[in-house]
Amino acid sequence: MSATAKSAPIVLLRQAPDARHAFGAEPPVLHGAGSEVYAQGDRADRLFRVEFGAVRIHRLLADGRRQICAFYLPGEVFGFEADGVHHFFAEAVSATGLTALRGGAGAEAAHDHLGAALRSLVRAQEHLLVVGRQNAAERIAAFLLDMAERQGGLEQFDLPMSRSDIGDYLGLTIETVSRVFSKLRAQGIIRLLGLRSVEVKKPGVLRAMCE
Amino acid sequence: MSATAKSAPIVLLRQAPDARHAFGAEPPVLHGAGSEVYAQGDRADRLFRVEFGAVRIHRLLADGRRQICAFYLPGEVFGFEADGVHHFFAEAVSATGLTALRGGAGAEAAHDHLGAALRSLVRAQEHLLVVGRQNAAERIAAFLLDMAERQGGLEQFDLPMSRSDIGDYLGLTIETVSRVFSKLRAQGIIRLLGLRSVEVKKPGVLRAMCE
DNA sequence: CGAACGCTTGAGCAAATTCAAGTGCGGTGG
DNA sequence: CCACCGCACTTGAATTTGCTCAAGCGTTCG
Repeated sequence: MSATAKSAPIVLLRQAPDARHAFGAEPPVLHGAGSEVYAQGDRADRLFRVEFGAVRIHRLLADGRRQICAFYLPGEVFGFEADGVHHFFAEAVSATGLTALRGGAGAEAAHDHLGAALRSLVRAQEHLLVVGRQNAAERIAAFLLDMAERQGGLEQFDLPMSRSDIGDYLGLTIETVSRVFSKLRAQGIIRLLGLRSVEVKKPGVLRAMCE
Repeated sequence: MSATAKSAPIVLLRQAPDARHAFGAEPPVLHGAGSEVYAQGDRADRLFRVEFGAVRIHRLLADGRRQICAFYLPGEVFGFEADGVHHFFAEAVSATGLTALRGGAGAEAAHDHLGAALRSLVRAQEHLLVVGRQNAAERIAAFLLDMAERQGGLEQFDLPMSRSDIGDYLGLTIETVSRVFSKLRAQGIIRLLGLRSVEVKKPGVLRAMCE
């Protein structure tokens, strides 16, 4: 679908900004926009924490249709899979720094692993409700609120991903995404401060849209 | 939406048929069709294994729209949640026997818990692809193949749930579900041996439909 | 300056939903 | 045993929503 430049990851020169996480730290790695973090079928032997940027987890159908199952934003952990093999693709949405966490054998590591996996599971199931049962406007509203909340809850925040990514996340075409954005803007519910930056003027209205 | 008789669970008189699972076994509990296993907001302090019957995990929107996130069939484990609180409802689809597994502190229990959670996560994400990017016929095809595979891979198997449940699982109306079933039957791809029993005559065609 | 890319907007169309009757099966009671 | 009732499912017709196709806009980059 969208052409993605696959560049090799580059080890960042600076060290990890901090070591809040419990298990073994490796140096953060920079992934350019569109570069692949792992592919479906790859061995899954470690987790990643997003330091900056964003990651998309997705899968393709034979004819090119794509579903993005999840976005991971700074501070969030991804990379777990059953069977020790990845069932999805992970790509950097924009220039992204990742810290690899060795999924070691320690009980503490396993506990962190479990917590992160459970959070992802709840998120995936809630997303299923949005995609399965909400209309286009409701999906966009839920998406904007989620993005705002995950970036500190401020009324103004970034959308690191393209309209195409948003569409593939919400099960919509980019035209529909664009039309809903335009309508929300026309109604004064949001303001677009550039293509990748939004200000929510009426969060209450957005919240009401999601029921 | 669908009226569900909420009956209190009844402890089965006979003992668990076996104790294959690693952690503490309690006696199996019978839940009548439609009865609630747990509600959104309940404390999540243990896992359940389905012994017979089936369970649906779902959530409702304010106006009654429902999304079933997952079905659990015999042998499968459910009940994990982040934060120690359930984010969804669990109900018996039909008369169902459940074994409660205490989610103890043991490393072995944690490991089993993690494995079950990861399988559910992969399943939820794959379901997201179906609901987000496939049309009605493709969704039903994927559903039938999944059900067949999880019941031993035979060409003939049961659908423990109603058309309404299937619709709410796949993000379709019951009318659309019914129409697709009729079309598949008319094309000789499946045969309906009663409302809740199916025979797949052309699994290859079904598989091709999912791409 | 021109090309390319991502986004927006419009018009027509197709798929699935909504609304509205039917149909058939299982269970109950006469 | 059979008739009736209720419920889940099926089928049809009209409507709506979002998609497809197509054109235009604005920014960025060579």
